[in-house]
Amino acid sequence: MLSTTTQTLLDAAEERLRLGGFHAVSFRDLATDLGIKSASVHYHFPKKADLGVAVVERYAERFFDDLDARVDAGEAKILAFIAAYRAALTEKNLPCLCGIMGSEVNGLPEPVQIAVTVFLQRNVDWLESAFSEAGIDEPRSQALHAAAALQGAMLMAANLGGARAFDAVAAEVVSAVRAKIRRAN
Amino acid sequence: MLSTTTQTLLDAAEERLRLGGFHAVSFRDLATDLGIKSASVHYHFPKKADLGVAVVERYAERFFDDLDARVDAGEAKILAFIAAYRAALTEKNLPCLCGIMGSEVNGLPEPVQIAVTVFLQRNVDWLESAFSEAGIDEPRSQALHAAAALQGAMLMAANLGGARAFDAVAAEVVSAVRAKIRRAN
DNA sequence: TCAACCCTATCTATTGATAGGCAGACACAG
DNA sequence: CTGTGTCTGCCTATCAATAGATAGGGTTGA
Repeated sequence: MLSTTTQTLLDAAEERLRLGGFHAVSFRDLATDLGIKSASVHYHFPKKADLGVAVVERYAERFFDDLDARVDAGEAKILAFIAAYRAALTEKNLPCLCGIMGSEVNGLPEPVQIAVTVFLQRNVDWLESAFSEAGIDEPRSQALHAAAALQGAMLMAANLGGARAFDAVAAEVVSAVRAKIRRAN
Repeated sequence: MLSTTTQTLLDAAEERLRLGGFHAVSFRDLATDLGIKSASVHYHFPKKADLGVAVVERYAERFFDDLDARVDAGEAKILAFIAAYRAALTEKNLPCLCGIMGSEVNGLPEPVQIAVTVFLQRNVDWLESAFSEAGIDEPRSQALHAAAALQGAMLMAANLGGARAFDAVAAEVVSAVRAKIRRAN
């Protein structure tokens, strides 16, 4: 079980990460956020890479838990996936953690890099399996497309029109999937 | 006219930027790349923000010049756009500068932030106008979708399957556009 | 002469990281 | 109940490395 401080630390780190990326997060800023000293942050996360990995893994877990819950609740898988992404964006009005970190992947400590790649890969795999179940042809391409479009949608949301931009893209993704389904029948 | 050193500096800065983002670029690294001292880099770009803006603006100019050339050569606009993105990616096997910087936009100096937003906005506008000319309905949404998908494709290319991943996404974008065209007729 | 270009030297801020200490909570032996 | 040891969580103090930035001086070529 994670201590309260550890969790609060992860919260603060995630927010700063999603705002400015990995290099924009400093132990001192986090310490200030919590009203403690930077040395105390090192107590919870010895190296910055440890912190990075922990944030990514918690984010991934939360995302897929939310996704599963939506599917269990009966949503169509692709719609559930889109909704989960939108929720991640809207929750704190911040872009996807792994979209951010995926962009700077070449500048990350290796363990963090791996955690990010794993998350993105898992997204694509999940979608591929969903499309495969739905009988759509070339599920891999379609999965890459959907994941890419939604990540890009977050980029657009952060830089241009906000959540509205995300929704416009999401609508097109749904439309593309429907077209694929029609063609498959 | 830009001096040789200035241009080489922009080259080095662009490469480092596209690898690790704005914060991963330092005056000292750039100086080392060119075999000069960091103080000399400040001679060409007094502040780091100046450098950032210059890199983005040169990148934008190059991109749209390339795009225009492709259109003049008779390529269909949407295909030309995709090809231009792919060329940007393949050229040095590096993701789009503005995809990277768009991700960390909240951590950038304001002038750089603006330059990035302008580039992304210009992309969407260009696509919207292209789709509009083609008689596609909801050209704005479609433009956002295409831009988002291609930016996302670069993210996937950088983190997962390389250029192949980009191509898979690009193919789906084309397919989505064709579906829209069919529906419009 | 003077402007372009690069240099040395230096400043201040910030960063990740470490060593070592201190207070409270808690368990356990006497 | 009491003393003892231990663990947790935070602290102070301090490094070395790296950052962006500036002042001022040398050199070269038009």
